[in-house]
Amino acid sequence: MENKKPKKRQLTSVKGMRDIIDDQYYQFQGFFEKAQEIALYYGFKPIETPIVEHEDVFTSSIGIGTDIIDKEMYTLKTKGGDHLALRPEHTAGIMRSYIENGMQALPQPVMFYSYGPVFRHDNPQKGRYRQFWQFDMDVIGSDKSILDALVIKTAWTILSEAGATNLSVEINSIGDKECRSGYIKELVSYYKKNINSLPAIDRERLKTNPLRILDSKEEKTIEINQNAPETLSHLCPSCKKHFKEVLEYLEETEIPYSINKCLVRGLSYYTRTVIEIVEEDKETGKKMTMTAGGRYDYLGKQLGSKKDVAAVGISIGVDRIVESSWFAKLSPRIIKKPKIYFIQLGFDAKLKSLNVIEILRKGKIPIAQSISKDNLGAQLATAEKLGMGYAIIFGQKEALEGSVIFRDMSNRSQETIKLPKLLEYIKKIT
RNA sequence: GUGCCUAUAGUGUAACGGUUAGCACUAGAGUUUGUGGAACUCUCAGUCUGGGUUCAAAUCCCAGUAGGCACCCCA
Repeated sequence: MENKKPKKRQLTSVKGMRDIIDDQYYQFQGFFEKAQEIALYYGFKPIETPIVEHEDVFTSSIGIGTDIIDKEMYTLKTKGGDHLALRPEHTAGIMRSYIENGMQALPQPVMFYSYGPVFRHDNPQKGRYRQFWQFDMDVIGSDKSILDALVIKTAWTILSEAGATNLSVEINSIGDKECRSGYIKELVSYYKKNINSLPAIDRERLKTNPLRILDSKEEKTIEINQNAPETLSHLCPSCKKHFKEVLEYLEETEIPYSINKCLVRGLSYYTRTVIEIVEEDKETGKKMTMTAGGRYDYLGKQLGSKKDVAAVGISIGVDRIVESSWFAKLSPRIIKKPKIYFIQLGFDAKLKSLNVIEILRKGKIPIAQSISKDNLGAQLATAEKLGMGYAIIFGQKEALEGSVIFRDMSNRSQETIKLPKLLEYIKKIT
């Protein structure tokens, strides 16, 4: 083996992907725990689908012609020749699982929550990464309007419990196959009438995805959109009824909503209800979308179900929440922050120190330590630096007689405790 | 994919195109015989990568890469 390395290259994480360490990790876990708990109360059950799926699962559901598929999906070809993709969202995989596992046979609807990393190959910026985390909820197997409201309410509750205080729901309906095609025709002809004042970028969209012109940020287009035909006034009677019911449920739960006539979704599987929950920053007034979702009654069939499978779902962007100034810093329940610092001194003590730590572990007493050090002063100084309330000092003498010194860092008082009495003593003191 | 800004030890910073790239913190080792935020000594460690201009580049130019911000899009 020739070692002809010209220069060693610094290995780094992949662009847009990052390490999540210590406190930040706990914040993610804390959020997930809280979100799960709330989802369980509302009747959701857990599901975890693979991070990698056949590429078709996403191309046939999210839709070719959307940016997510055309530009942002991580695809790979295996040595066996399979075309796979890292999931860019949770919903398609969950629907695939529903169909594959014959969940139509279960009492409907089935309600799932799922969380974990998803991947999109996009340029990173604030609150946006190539690997990011979503908490996702889906209600599959029913088209009842109360389920739209349920999903919104659950997501709303999760965001509130995570510390958000300026939330609002933006909602719209984009109709179903009965009414949508007629509406789109009318919309397209409206834009064609105004084609001369339409910015180039939106002329392009007219060909690929005319609905998206509605939420264009071009000034000219916003002006034109003032008089564009509205999706709501073109809904067929059943869609209209469905939408009206959803709003009634929201009113009853006292969730403030506003109808956003220009709200459309980038994914092509959506039907009827589309939703975003936004948080407005108190200082800057900037609105940040924390959560988005909607109804997707045709997705099941696109993924190979023989019958239509009505469903509604919502995804919460966790990275943005955890990074927000208002985030409640939920910490996971399993984590106990150590209050006691373990100090050992001398060879015999060092030998036995792992046994003492194990006694404490069995008694569910978390500790911090630096057993690699020898010097008492240095260890005490570290305990002080870490803000520990107590120290256990285990020295030569203590090792011989099977005891420890228990020291209160605040007033420097200390007491010698026999090892068998230690747990009892600590529980009394702390 | 596009545009603008940025890049010096682990972190924060300094160096008119001209000595051996300086300082602080952090980290590690040690000293003070088993009791506190300390002191002292020592050590590790840097100009993102690749080209170019120049007698001379951390410094100027180009490209790449990464980061930030915005756009596209989206959570």
